[in-house]
Amino acid sequence: MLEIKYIRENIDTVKKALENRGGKANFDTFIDLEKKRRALLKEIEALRHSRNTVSEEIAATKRAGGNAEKEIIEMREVSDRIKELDKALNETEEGINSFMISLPNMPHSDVPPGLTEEDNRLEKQVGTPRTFDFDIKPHWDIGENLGILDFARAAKITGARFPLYLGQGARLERALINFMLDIHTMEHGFTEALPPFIVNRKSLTGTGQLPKFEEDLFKLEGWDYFMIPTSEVPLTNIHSDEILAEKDLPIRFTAYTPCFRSEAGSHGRDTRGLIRQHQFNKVEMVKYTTPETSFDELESMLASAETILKRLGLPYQVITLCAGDMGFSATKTYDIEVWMPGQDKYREISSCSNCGDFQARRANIKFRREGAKKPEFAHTLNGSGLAVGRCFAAILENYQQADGSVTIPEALRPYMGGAEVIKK
RNA sequence: GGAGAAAUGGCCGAGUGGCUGAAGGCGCUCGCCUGCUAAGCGAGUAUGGGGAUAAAACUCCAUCGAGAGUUCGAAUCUCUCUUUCUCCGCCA
Repeated sequence: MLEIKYIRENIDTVKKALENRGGKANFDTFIDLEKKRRALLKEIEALRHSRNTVSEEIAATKRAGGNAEKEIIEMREVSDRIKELDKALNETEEGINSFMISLPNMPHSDVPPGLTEEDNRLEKQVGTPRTFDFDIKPHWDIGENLGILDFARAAKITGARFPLYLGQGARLERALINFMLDIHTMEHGFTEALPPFIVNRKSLTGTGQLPKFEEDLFKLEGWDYFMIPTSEVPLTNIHSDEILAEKDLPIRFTAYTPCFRSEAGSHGRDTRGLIRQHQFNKVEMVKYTTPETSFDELESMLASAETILKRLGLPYQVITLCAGDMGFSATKTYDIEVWMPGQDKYREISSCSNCGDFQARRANIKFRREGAKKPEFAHTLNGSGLAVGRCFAAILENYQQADGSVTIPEALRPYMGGAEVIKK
């Protein structure tokens, strides 16, 4: 959410920023509502003031044993009038709020303009894709041949786009989770969390998934609860409605959770394999920072995610998303794309975003500077560290052997009971 | 699931219709005092919004879990919801 005063005073900047990311909104209605709100507020406050003062007089009169009938009748009318105006004010504020809450964040000045992924900016490529002297396979074939992935049975249990890992496959997924969590907690200063996998509407509104993207979520029948699409939601809401101390910042959380997405509108895309599932595992990083450190923290979050890929020996590239390709809440986003030889391209495996104070305003996350009276909005960041299923897929494809086996990256072997290879 | 109790400021806790944005205590901040990691004394210490201002000072409105109601007036009375606690039942 943007600041109401800021929108009012910088309407053209806001409009332009919105257009840059391909959105539009009716600002004229908003301006009218805003004017109306302040007019109503002024009138209501004046009436309340007179009610407060006269009520005190009535109390004094009564205490002295006098008669205040005239004032009481007068105030009865005032109260009725306040009630009417209050109703109008509530409606106005609802209009303003639903407008404000539907506006995406403004892109940072460093973000390249553009509406499609064509306009994303390549920052760097790390590692050299391996050359194969045999016919390489996509990860779903490798996994199914090894008996460690079984999409057919998963479809039987639930339906399409659900994974079933078996044997060394299940173990590899678990190993990756532990490997990532260990690095982030022991080397990068993150506190591990294990949050709820189901969250309420307020939390999803705080991080920006709601109200606009409800169709992307799995909702629980009979409850106003949703399966989390990412642990960004519970982690960023840990400190919602709180005022943090400056000395406690930055606060860094990491968590493993499964994530659940309806993938509405992506029919026919990535229909095979682990790339696009309704349920997938992810290790997430979330930070709460001061405004002046958030972009540095974004760099270090990116580095934290890169560490995982480097240790696993997976080639990748980093891109800065253009304005139109960023998520709703982000002001700047880096995507990390891992090399997938089976598909002969780089695929997203992590997305690290600085949300500035956008989520903090929605979720009411503040901090107080040492000695300062007024609290300020904190900045929040989130990033994958990494998407576990996609990492699993990348390992299968990058470490496949001619005989159909998969070499386990060295860094992962302690987490695999010392195993060096997955074979039939 | 059944029965009961509760929700007040950073924390503890008083307050059952007006003089209570809220006693008292603790904590914290600043100052004073004190020859010693203490005690004492004084002052300050919620959040949001409107107005005012160069910015402040200042001023007004709202907030005692949330929402609705009664009343001239609600922390206090009524209703609904949420959460917590106790007992019973069930359960990984």
